[in-house]
Amino acid sequence: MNNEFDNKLKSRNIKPTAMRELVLKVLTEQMTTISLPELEQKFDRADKATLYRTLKTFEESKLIHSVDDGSGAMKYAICQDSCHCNPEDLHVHFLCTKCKQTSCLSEIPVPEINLPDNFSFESVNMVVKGICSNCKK
Amino acid sequence: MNNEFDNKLKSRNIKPTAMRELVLKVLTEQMTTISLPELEQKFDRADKATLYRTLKTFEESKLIHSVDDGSGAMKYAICQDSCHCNPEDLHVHFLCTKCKQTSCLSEIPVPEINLPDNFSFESVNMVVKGICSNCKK
DNA sequence: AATTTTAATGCAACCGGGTTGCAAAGTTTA
DNA sequence: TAAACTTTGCAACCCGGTTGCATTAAAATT
Repeated sequence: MNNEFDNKLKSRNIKPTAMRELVLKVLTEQMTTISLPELEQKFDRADKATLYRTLKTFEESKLIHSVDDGSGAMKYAICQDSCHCNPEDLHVHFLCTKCKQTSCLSEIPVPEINLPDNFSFESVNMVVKGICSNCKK
Repeated sequence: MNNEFDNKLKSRNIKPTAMRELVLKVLTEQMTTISLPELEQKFDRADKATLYRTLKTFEESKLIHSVDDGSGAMKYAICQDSCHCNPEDLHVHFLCTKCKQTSCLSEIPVPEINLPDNFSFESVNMVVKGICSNCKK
């Protein structure tokens, strides 16, 4: 096989198996973030453990990033091409309390925080809750 | 019984049972946030469901607030007297990746975010990860 | 191409935090 | 004191996440 997904996987040194291409396809077409259980439902018959490990692999390779939106299930989203998952790539996430969708606000970087003396920064998770524009209509 | 905990509970219209006073005592003495499983361990024999419901009661009464620090377990901390859990009372939380303690950075308010058009704000969760000053020594 | 080596998959089982139903015990009210 | 209501303790369950292990598939080697 030789398509955009295949190439994207290869370029990150991930072996492009059929399963991985399918998962990458779903993640790419997904407008909002998606959880492992939700991902499972996208397939007629797919193993949770395999999907779980696929997501882990993708995350390690910085193909996707994860957000803990407090819903109980970790959410995953495709990283933008320019993303290296460095502090400066971190953006705010938004959880709509109506449609329950969590989306990347990719244009909104997480504000810098001046930590107290002798605290060092590693990363940050910022999730805003409210009503999204779709649900407001 | 008639002590500070008792009074605090009464002032929030929470019936001051023995269990609730003990839990409030633990939460008050606790320097960092605490999870339900951790709270359970503070007692020789206490029922998880009771503690769970106690925390829920306290949270509804805004005696405590909860933080999802991504560790898998929700963390709870006493609210400051001045806190009404309004947006302006929200502060940043810090999870130390070394000692695994999550603490309130009560002095650091969560920065305001300019949401995209037609998004409305309800609340926000912001957790910074890094090394705390204690572990830095 | 056949064999060996390595990696990915599928299945089952498990873990841990959270949550609920329900009966027993404890409180409050009449 | 009796009736009404609340809290507690126990058990069971749910669900997301995670791991061990045998099977299958892919890659490397001969």
